[in-house]
Amino acid sequence: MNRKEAILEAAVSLFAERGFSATPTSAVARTAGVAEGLIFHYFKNKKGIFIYILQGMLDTYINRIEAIANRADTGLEAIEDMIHFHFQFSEERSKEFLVVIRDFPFDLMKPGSHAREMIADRSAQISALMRECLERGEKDGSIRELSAEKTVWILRGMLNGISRLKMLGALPMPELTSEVINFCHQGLAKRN
Amino acid sequence: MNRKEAILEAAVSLFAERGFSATPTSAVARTAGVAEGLIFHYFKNKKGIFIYILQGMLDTYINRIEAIANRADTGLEAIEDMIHFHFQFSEERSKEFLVVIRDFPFDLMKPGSHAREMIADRSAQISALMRECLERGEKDGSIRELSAEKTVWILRGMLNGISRLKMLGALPMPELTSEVINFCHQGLAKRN
Amino acid sequence: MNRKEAILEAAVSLFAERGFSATPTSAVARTAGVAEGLIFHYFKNKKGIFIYILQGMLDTYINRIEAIANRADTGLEAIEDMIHFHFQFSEERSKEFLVVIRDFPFDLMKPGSHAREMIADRSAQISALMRECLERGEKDGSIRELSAEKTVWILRGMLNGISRLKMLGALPMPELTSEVINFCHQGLAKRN
Amino acid sequence: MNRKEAILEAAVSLFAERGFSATPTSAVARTAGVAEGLIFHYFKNKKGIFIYILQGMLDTYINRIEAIANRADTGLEAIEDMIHFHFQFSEERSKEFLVVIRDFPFDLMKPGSHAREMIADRSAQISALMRECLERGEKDGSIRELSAEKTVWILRGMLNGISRLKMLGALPMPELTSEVINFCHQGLAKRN
DNA sequence: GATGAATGAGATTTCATTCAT
DNA sequence: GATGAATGAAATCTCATTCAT
Repeated sequence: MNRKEAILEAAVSLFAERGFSATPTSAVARTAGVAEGLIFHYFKNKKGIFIYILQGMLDTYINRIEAIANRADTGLEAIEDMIHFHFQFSEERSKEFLVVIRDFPFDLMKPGSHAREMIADRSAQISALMRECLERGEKDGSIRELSAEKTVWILRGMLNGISRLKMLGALPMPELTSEVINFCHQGLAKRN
Repeated sequence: MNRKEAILEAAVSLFAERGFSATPTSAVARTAGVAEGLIFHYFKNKKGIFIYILQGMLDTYINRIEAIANRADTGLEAIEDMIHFHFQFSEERSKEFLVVIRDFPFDLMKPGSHAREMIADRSAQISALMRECLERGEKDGSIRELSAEKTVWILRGMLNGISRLKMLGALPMPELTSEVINFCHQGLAKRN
Repeated sequence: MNRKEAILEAAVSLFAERGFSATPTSAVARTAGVAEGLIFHYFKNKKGIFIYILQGMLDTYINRIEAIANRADTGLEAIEDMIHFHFQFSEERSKEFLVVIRDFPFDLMKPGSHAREMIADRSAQISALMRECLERGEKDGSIRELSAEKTVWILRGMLNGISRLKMLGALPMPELTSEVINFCHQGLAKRN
Repeated sequence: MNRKEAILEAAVSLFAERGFSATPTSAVARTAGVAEGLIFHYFKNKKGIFIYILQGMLDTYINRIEAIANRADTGLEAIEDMIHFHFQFSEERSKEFLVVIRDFPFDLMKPGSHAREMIADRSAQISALMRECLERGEKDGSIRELSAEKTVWILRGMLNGISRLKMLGALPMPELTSEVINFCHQGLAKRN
């Protein structure tokens, strides 16, 4: 494992455990076994670590839901598979997911920042993929007529919101996946 | 306006504008026109301001959805009215709402803290109210058979998640309310 | 002695000894016997200390040369007295003078800064006072015809330049005052 | 252009623009298109670049005023030509001149350092050349009786001081050369 | 000669909080 | 209740310099 990876691994663990802003860069360096300066050599900023993690997550997320969209037989099935994947992914990569969804520093979004563009770009890709599935579903008859554009945001808001409640420890039950899929199925499916 | 209110008003404005952790207590004091020490006299510490705002929001929220539940003719209608209220409330009190939903400092939830209990208590009340509506809907035939307990969290996750996307400026459209109500209607309603 | 003065005194001594940028604020605080934070409470910046010292020096300098101008019998005498005062002042307040003339951080002059305006204002006052003396000398016959505006800058450049060489330890002789006065007398006086 | 020259060129530009201490070696390397380590290979340390530039300037300066001294008909003329040259040189090589005169790091002069000796040596040469001209002027009747040793420092202080004010942007007029020559002519010339 | 990853000391600054008045 | 001077811990980040390759 090279040093950059060591820093990343240490950062994810510590951020997940104590929170992003409660973790000093000195702790990251110590845990990774490198000099503190090296963090800034590779990531420029403390925030740079966060952005790097975030970008990796988003890119993987996009690749995976793209594959799902291609594989599914109908638009509705694609959406349902995506929901399934979302929660599975949040388990698989729970530490990164926790960090990203809980500690997102909103000032990352300040206009003109490089990070904002990166995020906006990835977000647009996700929205586009989901939207295509919804429209495909409308055509193939699996999904009722609706505003695809708006529905995308309902779904994304729902998935993120539920994940957030989970990460914050608000949910009393361990699993909500099939219930969510069912709820969305009802919400989206075309009636005959 | 007394000094406590002045502090609160200044805090809400500044937190909304710059974020909770990016706003020093000195700025709050300056804006409120009081000495910095007075903040600690009234609120014990900085987080105390946040908790005070949060508690006020939650109590109002609970009162309002309780009234809605009582007024509605069916369980489904109650839920729909609650959704409507949620987004209306997020506009009405947009600054407080923004602060609470965006800047929630997750270490507020550390086990054993007073704040955690306060929040858990209010959260339980909200869940209970929504659950009652769902169960009432199952009985009055407006809502299909479902797990009320789980559905509560789906709804809450969705509302919070969508509001969060809105506050972060991710939503390209101004209004999603009726679409959300429609989506939930489809997701919850009983078919004949 | 109050704490602000203690900080100032410590700063002047240390800056004079080691140089402005080679003196950490921690050393200033330690020497002054106060908490490091107090420096920033009073002066906002490390540079704030420098500016405060500089402003004090400039204001005293202006007051003194104004008094000299009023007291002198002729324009030429006024200028000569000013030169005399300049070197005397650089001895009297040698530590502050050293700091100000040697360590002047040129980025203080970045356009739009508050410090730049303060300095420009004081500098204009000094120039105006010297210029009036030169013009008065032209009228009263003690000074030859010359460009008062340009001559001001020659004199100021000379005084500052010589002081600077002195502070940097370049001068092999202790005293240059009377030679400078003589040189300027020759350079300025009207011949009959 | 070889790499050493590339480093030098980049350094002069950046130092002139941002100041010596505000320019990191990394920026110099990047601008020069070389690896950062190479700077230390050629110049030993950051100050080494400054010293190299300074030495080049001083040596050229000395050669030129030596030629001027040899060419001039009288001592006074030599001094006047030197003044003329000084300001012309400060325009010709304005970037290096700016760097050297504005950013001179006074700790270069710490006792025993190699740089101090180099500078002291060059400074002595300049002083000697000017002194010879003054003494020659006294003999050839172009210059009044005066202390040549002290007058050298008055002239050097004046030239450096005026150049410094110019570089710092304090001078409101572009040209002072002929006024300075005239002033010095009056200050030095013998009366009949 | 040339690279650039790696170091690590150190500096400024911020800020919640306390407490004497 | 009200003030604001004073604290001091802590955190991010910079940067000259080294050295293995």
